[in-house]
Amino acid sequence: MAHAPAASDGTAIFEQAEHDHAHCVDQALHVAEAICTREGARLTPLRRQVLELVWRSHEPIGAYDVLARLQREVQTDGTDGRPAAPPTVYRALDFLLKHGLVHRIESLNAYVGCAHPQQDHSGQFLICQECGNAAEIEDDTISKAIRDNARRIGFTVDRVTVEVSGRCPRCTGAPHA
Amino acid sequence: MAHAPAASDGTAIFEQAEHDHAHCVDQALHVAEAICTREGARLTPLRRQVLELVWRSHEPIGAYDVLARLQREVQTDGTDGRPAAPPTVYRALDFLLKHGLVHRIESLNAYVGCAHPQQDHSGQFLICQECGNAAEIEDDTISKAIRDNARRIGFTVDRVTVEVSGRCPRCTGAPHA
DNA sequence: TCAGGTAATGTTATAAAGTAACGCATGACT
DNA sequence: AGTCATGCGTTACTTTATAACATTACCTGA
Repeated sequence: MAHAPAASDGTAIFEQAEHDHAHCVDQALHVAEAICTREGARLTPLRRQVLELVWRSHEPIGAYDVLARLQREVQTDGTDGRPAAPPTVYRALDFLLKHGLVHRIESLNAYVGCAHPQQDHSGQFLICQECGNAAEIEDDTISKAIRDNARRIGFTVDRVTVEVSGRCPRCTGAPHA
Repeated sequence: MAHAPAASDGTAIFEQAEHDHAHCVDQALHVAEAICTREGARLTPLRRQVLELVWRSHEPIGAYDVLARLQREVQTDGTDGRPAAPPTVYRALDFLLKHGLVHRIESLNAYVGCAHPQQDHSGQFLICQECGNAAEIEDDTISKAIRDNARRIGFTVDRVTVEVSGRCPRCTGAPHA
């Protein structure tokens, strides 16, 4: 599923509904730290917390949902609940987007943790309409086909959005090759 | 460009900035009539007018812009200016979307007339960040790559969104092969 | 031709998503 | 210590979209 350990061949992407997600989150946070350090960017407590909230969600999460959870974070951990307002969240998300730590799903107005933050890429997503999960794939054939087409026309590519809605194998019950 | 006569090889898509767009619009409306008749759908005056407004715009147009123009349509033609409210426009757009007469560009929250309403397809778009034009392409290699990937994972595809932002050849000044 | 249903549109109100603008705080560098 | 940039708080607002209900238009069979 969305945040299963990266499997770039796509095979097991929608498989483990019940994996240890906390572990994924931790790992993602560590990688994020590393990336920010490398890039001289500041992963502040707030940004870190937003990233964590995005990752914790099993499905793409909207900015206002992040906001709501951010405000509730008092009880849970030590972080005192923030008196956050929308700009707070949007700024954090913008930061995370800029550094490739999250992706935005345009067709859902929602955000997901990036599964391969190491590489520079625009995400490609398979989004299940039933369970809501979004699997990030990275298919070179798709990317290449798009780049080729653009080049033929003389179009300079900046950002590529590929979002496929449908049913994941778990939800169709269909076996997959 | 966006509404140039369909060129599915993509070649001349961004070429004619100053073509006779009125002609495109007319043609699109005729085709739309035909399609609706064939499908037993009612292309009411309102829907027709919304479709026309979308087509008249050289760039993807937002629902609220359509609304504004709809309200101004008094002076222009005989159609008395409608006291339209948002739902009016959104309903018309939904109808047009359902029948494949327009596409929605998710990354812009905007709509464009469909260049090949005959065929069933989700659109693929090259969107110029400078001039705002959106060229609809239909590249089988891209579609196929996406379908193949989905099939491999066992994912049932419903709708595919491909949106490429960048610079069109006119705006880069770059020649194209 | 008119009763009754269905589809389309009008109308009001509100929800959801996103941003502008300004000011304070923090901490990084001189 | 001073100052400068960055991050965040806060207020207010814009833009985009929809829910819910009223009304009208249109079609169909008695």
